[in-house]
Formats: sequence, C-alpha cells, structure tokens
Amino acid sequence: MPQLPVPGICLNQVLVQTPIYSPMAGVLTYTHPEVLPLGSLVRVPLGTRDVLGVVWSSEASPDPNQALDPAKLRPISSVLEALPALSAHWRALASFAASYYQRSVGEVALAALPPQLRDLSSVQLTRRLKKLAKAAAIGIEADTRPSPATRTQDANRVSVESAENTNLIALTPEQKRATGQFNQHAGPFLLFGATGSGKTEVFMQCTAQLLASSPHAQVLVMVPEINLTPQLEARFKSRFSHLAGEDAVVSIHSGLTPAQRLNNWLAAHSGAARIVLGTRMAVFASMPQLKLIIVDEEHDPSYKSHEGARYSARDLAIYRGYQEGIKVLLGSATPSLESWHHSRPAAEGGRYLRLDMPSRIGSGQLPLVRRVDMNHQPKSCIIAPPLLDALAQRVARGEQSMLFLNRRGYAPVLECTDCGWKSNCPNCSAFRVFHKIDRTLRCHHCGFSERVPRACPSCGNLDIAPVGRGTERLEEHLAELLVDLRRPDGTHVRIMRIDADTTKLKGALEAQLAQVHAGDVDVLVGTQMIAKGHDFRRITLVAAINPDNALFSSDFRAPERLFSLLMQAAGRAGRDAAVAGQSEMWLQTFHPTHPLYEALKTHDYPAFAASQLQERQQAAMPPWSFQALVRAEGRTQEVAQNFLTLASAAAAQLAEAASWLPHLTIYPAVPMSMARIANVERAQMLIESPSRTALQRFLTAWQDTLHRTRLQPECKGVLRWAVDVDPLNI
DNA sequence: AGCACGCCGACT
DNA sequence: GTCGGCGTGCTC
Repeated sequence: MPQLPVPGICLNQVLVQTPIYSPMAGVLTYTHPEVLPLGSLVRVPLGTRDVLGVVWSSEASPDPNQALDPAKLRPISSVLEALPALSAHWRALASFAASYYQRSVGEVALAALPPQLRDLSSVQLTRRLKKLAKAAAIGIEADTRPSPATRTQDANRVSVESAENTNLIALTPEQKRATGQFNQHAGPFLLFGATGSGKTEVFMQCTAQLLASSPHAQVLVMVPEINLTPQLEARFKSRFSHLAGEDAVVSIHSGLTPAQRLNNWLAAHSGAARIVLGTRMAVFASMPQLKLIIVDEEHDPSYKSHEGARYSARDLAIYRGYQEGIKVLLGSATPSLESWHHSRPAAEGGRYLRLDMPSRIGSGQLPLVRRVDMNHQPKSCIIAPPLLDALAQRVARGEQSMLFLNRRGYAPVLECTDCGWKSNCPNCSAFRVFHKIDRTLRCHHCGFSERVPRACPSCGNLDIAPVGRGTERLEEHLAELLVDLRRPDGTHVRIMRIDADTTKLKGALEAQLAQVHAGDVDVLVGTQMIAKGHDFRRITLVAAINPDNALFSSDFRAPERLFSLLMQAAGRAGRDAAVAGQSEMWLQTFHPTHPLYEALKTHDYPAFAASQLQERQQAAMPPWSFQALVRAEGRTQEVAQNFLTLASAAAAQLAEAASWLPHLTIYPAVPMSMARIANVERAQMLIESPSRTALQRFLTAWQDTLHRTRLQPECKGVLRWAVDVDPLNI
C-alpha cells in the first residue's frame, strides 16, 4: 500500500455502496494513520454523508483515482474495530457475484451486510457486542428457553424432539449409502430423494459429520422460503443446540427484525453460530469456519433474486464451495434441469455426484396418480363427479384431503354478459380479481382495489358475472356439494382455505397449519402455498383442480415448474405409512395423455428430465446455452423498447468489433408477458450464447454502452433498466 | 444511488 | 414572502 510523503498517513482503498455506472463504482481512496487489513469495516465521509465501507484491495479497479490530488483525500471517519475483518473468501464471493451478475462490487458487498450495520456507529456497535457477549454467557448457564418463534410450533415439534433427543436415529440403507458417499467424495453433491425419503435426516447427518470434523466448523443450510425456516430451525436446534447453547443455530432471512438480523449475522461472523439457516440472502453470510453448504429444494425459483444483483443463491453456493474448497450438498425430489444435467455420470462430463434415495421411509408408498379427463365430464364443472365421490369417501372415513388451485380470490375476471366489459385493471395489463368476501375487485399486481360495481360500468347492465374460479369460489362450491355429508362421528364436514389472503396476519399460517395437523379440518383448499414442505401426516387425497394452465406456456421452464409443483403436492399425500397404501393424487385435465402427466403417473422424474433435456438440447436452450436478459421499464412501451433497440444496435457494433458476434444471438426487444404494471411499461431483450465466457465478456464490455444509451435524449422516458444473467422467467 | 444546489409555481 | 416540484452534478 503506497504511503504519502507525510509520515503516519496511509492510503486505504474502500468500497462503498454505489451502482456500477457511477464514477465511484470502484474503490475510493481514503487516508488513515495506518494501513488497515483488507476486509475491515469502516465508516467514511462521502459527500455530505458518512457511510459504511469495506477496506478492499485496489486490484478490482486499476486506477480510477490516478489524477486525484492527494491533498484532497479525506480521512476514514472511524474503524469498526470490534468486528473482525471480512475474510478473503468472503471478498472473493462478493467480487465474483458482482462481476458475474454485472453489478458493482460495492453494491453487492454492502448489500450483503446486515442493514443495521450501516446505521450503527463504532461506539454503538461495540456496546451491542458487549451486550451480546454478556447474554451469551448467561445463556450457556441458564436453561435454554425456546424463543417465541419456536414456541408457536405445532404438535409436530413434540414428536421431532422426542425422536431426536435420543440422537440415535436408525438410518435407512439408502440414507446410509448417501451419507457414506458424502463422506468419501469432495462434491458438489445432488441428493435426489423422493418426498418423504428422509432428505432432512441426511442433511442433519452430513451436518453432524462436518461439525464433528473440527470444533469450530460451521455449516450453512439454505431453504427457499421464510415459511420453512421455523420448522427446520426447530429441528436443527433440538438436534444441535447442545453444541454451544442457544446461539449455535441462528437464522438469516428478511422476516427478522433489523436487530435480530444483525445479532444473527454477528453470531455467524464471529464463529459463535455453528449452523446458519436462511433464505437466499444467507449465501452471503460471513462464516469464517464454513465447511459445508446445504441447499434444500435446490430447484426452487425463490433462490433467484429479483432485485438489485439478480443472483442465484444456489449457483453462488456452488461457487462459494468451490472457492473455499468445501462441500456443497444440493437436495431435491425434482432437481432443476441444470443441476440434474450436472449430476450425470462423470464419464459423460457430469460435475456433481448424484446421491439417489428413491424410496419413501417405512412402508410408505408414493400415491396413486389418477387423471380425470375433463373432456368427458359435465360441461364447466369445477370438481368432476368421480373426484367428488373420492372426496366424500375420505370425509366419511375421517381422512383428510387437499385441493390445489393456483388462483386466489373468487373469480379471476368479472364480465358483463351484455357488452363484454371485463374487470381490467386501469394500471396494469391484467384483470382485477373478484374477491367475494369483501366484494372487491383487486389487482394482484399493483394492489388497486375497488368495490364491485353494482352494474356494468360500461353499459349499465346489472348482469355482470364471475368468469373462472379461484380458491374462494372453490371453497364455497365445495361447501355446497358436501353439505349433506357427515363425518364418522355424525358432524358436518369442515373445510378450510389457506392462501395469501387467509394468511396475511402474522402467525395466521402457523395457526391454520396447526388446525390441519390437529385434525380439525377435513378438506383443505389452497394455492401452492400448502404444497411446499409442510408435513401433513393424515392427508390421503391430493387433487390439482386445474393444472393445465402451465402446460402450454411460452416460458420454456413452465413444464419443469409444473412437474415439480405436482410432485411436491403428491408428496403431501400418504406421508403416514399406515395410510400411504390408499393415498391418491388426482389431476383434473383436458390433456390426460400429455407426457408430463404420464411421467407424473409413474413418479418418474428421470424420464421427465430426460425428455425435457432432449428438447432443450435440440433447441439449443439452457443448459446448452447461456442467457442474459435486459429488462427496461419506461413511461411508454415505445420508449422502453427504443432504449433496448438502441442498446442492441450498439451491442452489435461492439460484438462485431471484438469478433464476438458469431457466438452471440441478440433477440429483438419485446414487451414482457406482463407488459404494464402500476402504469409502468416493461420490455425485455434476450441475449444468448453457447459459451458462458463469451456471454460474460460481452456483457462486461456492453455495460458502459447500456448506461450511455440510457442517457441519450430519446431514452428520457426510461425509468429503470437491469441486466438479469441466467434469468428464470423469460 | 443519495444528496445537494437551484430555479420556477401554489399556499400557511 | 416561503414550501416544494424534480432537473443537473458531485461524491475519494
């Protein structure tokens, strides 16, 4: 690090949170009496503000401050000395993520730190750390009380605890083989296990192995949704909190209060937390002794971020594992086609080791899949008579059933039978959904809500009718159909609906799930929400009411998502071995012979994946090509597309000059499938290349052009734009 | 990106 | 006479 002529004044390069096209995107130079270790957290003056920064190496940006007058450099305001510096591994992760996803390192690095760290002064932070240390000391002595979050857990918890406190769980042969292979190989691993095959137990075994390998080893466990963290946290806590008290297992996700998030981050950063559990943001957790990363439900699209740097936490986990030389374990019953492809035999070029666990635990069988051909059912019926019969039988036997419909509200559209008026949203290119409960028309995209008009706003006709069906209507309809039905004890059937509307209030979802577990519900109606992770033991029938929608979508990943959702939904049925033999998954479809449903019938993910991958290869789509999407938002569709088209012309020139053009396909700008949201028009443009490196090189070179294009006068109406590398929704 | 400075319209 | 709209411009 260079030194100024003035003795005792050293130059330190510092990253602050600035976007990539800002002239300050690289490191900034500040003075300080000494050279600080790389990764030190500091507060620095920036204009009129005092902001958080990280001491970084100057290699990232060659010499943006060459012409800078050394006399004008400002000093670092303070050093957060109470915190150890961020490790070289962590800095490498931030640097990689920034470069791969086309953002500035400062933005990625600073956004990956807990937000409260930005507000706290050095003194406040020291105080906080003292308080934490004191609390930890007390915590170890005192009996570890469950936190309010874990106390709300349902009856499940009791059985989990009693089973796991023994720590002597008999593994199935498949689980033994998987953990054995995990032990012997370097990874990365793809744990391909049917729902109910006991993947979580394997995760915990692998965690135990790694924690035992060193007294300070840390393990990172990621889950796709916040909803799933309390469940898993309870299981890991009851199994592992003997290691180092309450702090041994912490979680990192956006549902925590800023203070909790900071505390948990500090526990991870200091090494006190042995297990960190979290959503996608947790991939950036600072863990100095990280030895294993587990990605549960690795196929889940929630791992891809939609804001700021559009990173894939699963992909970054793989990079982080490779970079730190540690193991990464991905798990899924329906892996992403990318991961599945990577787990092909090494002889064929596979890079992940696939661990197979095809069987359900105990005598549990996968449910029988039954397809109802809706072409042969009464016209426009919601629940086909055979399905209704099956439902009635379950109720009469005192068993639980679950119906999925991927639409909340009463009806997705309201239509005038006379003039054809429809309940369009004035701000979006979408219909407003009819919610009968409070008689509103609500837009699910911008939130615009109005009372349902008494008559057609266009022609005054009083006859405006709901078209299509949502969960509300399904619930109502079901209540009518089953009104005469009696349960074994002679009481009426109990129907419950779970969707985003019934679970708005904090704790509502947990309360509803507890009721289902307690057996207070006979028929559960809901959206995807209930398909994921929840371990319902007494459900013997699962039905997808209208799954065809995704079958013919323009998004090439739609079949993959549908298959995964239906497999997960099917997995909800018959988890209890005693009733598994008679459990069923029903599909109401107009295309019963569709290959996707055929594969689902035999629970044959490998066959489905093979056919999908073959299609992808023939069409040169991912994983045989690499994609990036530029999205633009503007006042008008025209200006958004104009920006993209101008950028595209510049891109062609750039690529031509660098002779990249043969490796790139630049598609024309098109409106997004949801072209307008909240009066903002959206357009996108796809860039494709068979080579990841070629695409990366091009994007990096193009970045500056994109920014300059945006500043042109004809792009005045452009509100925002962003590059999305490896986009999931096209 | 923030946040200032700066220059023109409707309000206590 | 001030509050406040968002247009340029700077931040080591």
